[in-house]
Amino acid sequence: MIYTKTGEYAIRAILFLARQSKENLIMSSEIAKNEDIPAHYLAKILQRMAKYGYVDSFKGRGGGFKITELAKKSSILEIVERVEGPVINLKCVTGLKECSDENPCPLHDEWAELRNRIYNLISSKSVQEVAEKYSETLRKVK
Amino acid sequence: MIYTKTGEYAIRAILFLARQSKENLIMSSEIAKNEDIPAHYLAKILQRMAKYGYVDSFKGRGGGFKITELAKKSSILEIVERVEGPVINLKCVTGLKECSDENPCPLHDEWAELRNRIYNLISSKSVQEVAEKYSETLRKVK
DNA sequence: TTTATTTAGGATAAGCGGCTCCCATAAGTC
DNA sequence: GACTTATGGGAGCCGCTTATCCTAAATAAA
Repeated sequence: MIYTKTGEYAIRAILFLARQSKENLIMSSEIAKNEDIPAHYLAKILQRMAKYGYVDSFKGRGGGFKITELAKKSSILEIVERVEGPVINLKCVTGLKECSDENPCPLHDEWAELRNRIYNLISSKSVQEVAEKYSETLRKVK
Repeated sequence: MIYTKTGEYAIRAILFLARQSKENLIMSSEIAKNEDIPAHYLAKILQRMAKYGYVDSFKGRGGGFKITELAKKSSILEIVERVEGPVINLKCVTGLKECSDENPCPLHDEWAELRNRIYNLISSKSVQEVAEKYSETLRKVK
């Protein structure tokens, strides 16, 4: 995986929230159940996301989380990087010491291209776009 | 990184050995120094690679390691996978629960293509090919 | 208003695996 | 026998993951 479980959980949670009908509050435990994420760990991740403004949280009976406009506009990469720090390791696939743009190892250029495309894949689309596309797919299957 | 440090060290060591003139024994400590790898850890990795037949080891004064024909013919991926287990996590970038070929998430197809290309990049060329290409590059720079 | 309930917030600790180092041992060479 | 090098076990560290427990806040019910 390109990012760690923490990042994966964050994405799954935010995409889950993005698919909910507007203004609907979802409990942390409900997300955990639906997405198969350890409840306590998810609670922490949601906490962090609340701090960064990606979700709004409401306590008390009937409380829960909902996605913010900021998160909807953000890319998957942005959110993951805030939650777990830098994501894509920029070193070349061979890990060779001397490898750089001026002094490329045999796989350097090809790897650089792939790296950029991965980067693009997870940074060019907004969470909302991805979520909408995903909902469509789910609808078709049903 | 796609694989862990252990795998990276293994590759750097095997490519270092592949660049040596024939029948030349290299001590573990020498590889460690040249490639900036923790000496004791590298020793362990070399041990494992010796077991798998990727390097031959010789004890005593003048001893050390040399690459085997098997390793020369093997791909980077093969070696790394033996040393550290399965490498590329096949899950999709979003990590969505329901994502599969029949029921793809929005990024599934694009990610699958990239994943295949990465796979190809590190599995299609033999260690020897990569090492030779690398030696050329080094020669040009000097 | 008081109490109970429900929910998030936050600290802490345990588990695990990758990484690193140290030390004793075995197997060679001189 | 002395030395050199790989082998192998084991301890410790660190970061990611997970679970536990307590507190604070908000709401509902009385």
